[in-house]
Amino acid sequence: MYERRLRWPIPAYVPRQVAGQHILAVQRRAKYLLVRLERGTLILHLGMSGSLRVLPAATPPGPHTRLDLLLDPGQTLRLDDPRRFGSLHYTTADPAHHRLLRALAPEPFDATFNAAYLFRVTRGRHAAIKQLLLNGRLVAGLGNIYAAEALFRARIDPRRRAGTLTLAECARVTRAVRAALRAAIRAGGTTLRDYVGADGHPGAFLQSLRVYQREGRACRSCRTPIRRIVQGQRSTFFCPTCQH
DNA sequence: ATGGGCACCTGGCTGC
DNA sequence: TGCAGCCAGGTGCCCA
Repeated sequence: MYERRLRWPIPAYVPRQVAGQHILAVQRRAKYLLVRLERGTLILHLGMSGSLRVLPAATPPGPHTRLDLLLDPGQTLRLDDPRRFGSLHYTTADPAHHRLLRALAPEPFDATFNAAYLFRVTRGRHAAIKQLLLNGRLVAGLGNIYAAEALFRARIDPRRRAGTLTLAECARVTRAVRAALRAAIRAGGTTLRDYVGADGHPGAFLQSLRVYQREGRACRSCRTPIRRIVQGQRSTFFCPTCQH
């Protein structure tokens, strides 16, 4: 452990508790990685800038290396996180009951994330649909890039009050969320600056973005300049012609 | 219950 | 070249 001060301090007992345990499986819930061990589970979040790599154990730590988990054959599972927005918890209980996970909504690829669901949970909601797509209690694990990309694919204006969406529009949104995520996953993710996957390679989805970070550039569908606005202190990009 | 805003942190880029 | 200001893949928490 090189630096415990992440979003929450890594508990000092974590290295001791984890030492010697086999990794049984690695799962995901929203943007949390769940590393299942024999007697417990590591709950890891990479924040905005975190990365996890398997490296030779002798690799010297970088300036932002926070933790090395030494693996068996001379390798290390290394957590780097420049901004320290990531987090690491360890629990011996069912991780689904952990305070960070227990209130999370369905996964986008879960069958329960469908038009009827989205319609129901948005009734009476005045917040903009874009902001609700970023709310993990409505949809799990959707981030700023793909919320914008999904709404473009669904042809929905990100400023629309969620409660005004029709059932048909909710169907478009749920399908568009999955389509955007599927396309991005296939491309290995979106590298804006320094993101690299577990293999150390950047993601190729930047080239396929339809609105995100394309302010002023022609809409790929109708050539109208893409607009950038700020919602909840986050950038939103959209086409004012295609999206209503 | 809901929505809005803040906080946490580092680093890269832009423009003066 | 230096420096201020702005921006960034997130999200829990506090307050009205």
